[in-house]
Amino acid sequence: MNPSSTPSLDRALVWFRRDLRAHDNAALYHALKAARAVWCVFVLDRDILDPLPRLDRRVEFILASLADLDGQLRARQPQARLIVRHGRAVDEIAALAKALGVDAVYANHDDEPQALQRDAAAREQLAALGIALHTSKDHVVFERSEVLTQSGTPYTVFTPYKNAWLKKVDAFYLRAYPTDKYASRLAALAADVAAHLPTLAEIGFEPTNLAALKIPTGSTGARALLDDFLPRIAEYGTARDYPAIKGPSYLSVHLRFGTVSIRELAAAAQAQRSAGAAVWLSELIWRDFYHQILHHHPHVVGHSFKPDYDRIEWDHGAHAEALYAAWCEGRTGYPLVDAAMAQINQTGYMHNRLRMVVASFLTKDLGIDWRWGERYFATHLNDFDLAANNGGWQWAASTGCDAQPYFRIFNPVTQSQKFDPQGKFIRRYLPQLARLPDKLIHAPWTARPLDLQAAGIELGRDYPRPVVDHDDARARTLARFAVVKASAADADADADAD
DNA sequence: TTTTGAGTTGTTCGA
DNA sequence: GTCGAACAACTCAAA
Repeated sequence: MNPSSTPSLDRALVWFRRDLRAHDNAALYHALKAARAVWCVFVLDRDILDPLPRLDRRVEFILASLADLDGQLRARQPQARLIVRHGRAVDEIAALAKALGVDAVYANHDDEPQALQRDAAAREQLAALGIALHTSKDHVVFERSEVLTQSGTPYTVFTPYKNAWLKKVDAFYLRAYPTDKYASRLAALAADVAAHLPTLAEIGFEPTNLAALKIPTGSTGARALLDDFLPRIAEYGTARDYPAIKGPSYLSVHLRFGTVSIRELAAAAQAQRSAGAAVWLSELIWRDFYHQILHHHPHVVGHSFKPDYDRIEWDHGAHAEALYAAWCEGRTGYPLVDAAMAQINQTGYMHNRLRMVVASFLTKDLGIDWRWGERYFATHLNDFDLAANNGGWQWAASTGCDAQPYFRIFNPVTQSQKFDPQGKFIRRYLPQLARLPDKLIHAPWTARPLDLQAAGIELGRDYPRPVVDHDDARARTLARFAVVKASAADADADADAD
């Protein structure tokens, strides 16, 4: 007999949040190992859902993934059910834990500020009932203070962080939690506990086009995407740069909701040993990096990582609002930017290079606060993750840790010529420009009247003229950042004077 | 403690 | 068309 198989607890509850899978799940494993009977619950949290617009692809993604998770649990133990509740998470968890008479609740870490508050409140309410809340790392390979510099401080520059990450990682950190080993402990529900998975309408949401987009959901969908990606991972390093090509894994939304295990992905990337796999692993390490940054520097929510950069005066007022609306709605007159915004608006996804292009455009061409763009992505991206989204926006705006230098300003036309040379991506999302020749599709305003006429386009009617001139905007941005530099120099001079 | 090397993804200019 | 340099110093991490 394996002594570790003797459970120390009678009953436990697993609280699923952003880890919607039954395999390789730390909290589920620890609960199954510890208790004789284990129940599983997900709470559709009203604190999160109620403020949302009634159309949100992510809510549908979650419901579909919950159905998948329920199926995964039943496949392991036919009487097992995923309990789904709709209410305030803390109250629902405490009530259910009490009703089931569990000794402990198990969950995985979520280091977003609001989630930490929620978990602290849950821990307190459960403690009042004499129930423990045990939490585990699951969402990242290394979290919090697991990767530190030699002097014991958190890294703020990616490359040395990555080197330390790679040095530390080994089979131990990437092994799967063998949840199947104790699957028989998944318990049936008593008759008075409902496991009902509500419909979209029952929680007050309207159907989106998620199903029409054929975005794979649940851990079953994630498995299909991974199987599709691994054969082309060697080409990822170059293919990922071209938005018209199927280069990425499209697993980001699954990493967001935990329908795939980060350990499995990192292990798969390491096993491949191709240049492309190394680049992809790097992207996974960026994800750990930004989660770790958020944990150590929670001020990045709402503020520049570098305080000096909070002195930047972004444009505001009616003109800025109008430019922002043009950006949101994809009518800036820069085809690659507009096509990218059409992609996010129509699908909830945007290609990574385009995220950089539109972020650079919003902050450096339109002079608009990166937080406006961050908020737009937060509400529109299916894969929205606070840590990565904030890190990405601050990188693009040059306000973040290890940010792009502020004078490195993307040229939306050059990016278009380089990464969508045949305008394939642009034509997919801006069919009104489809008949423009490849050479002109990146900057329609440079086309001769005859060329526009031949393509059936009248600027200002079928497609907007550019809302700003890139060269002018570039000069204004350099001036805007020069103010930061001056204020930083002043601060240094003040410090020297003291 | 001091020194040294290095830093995701780019653009523009001039030769 | 292609190439190298400048962009602007600054901070981090490690030796």
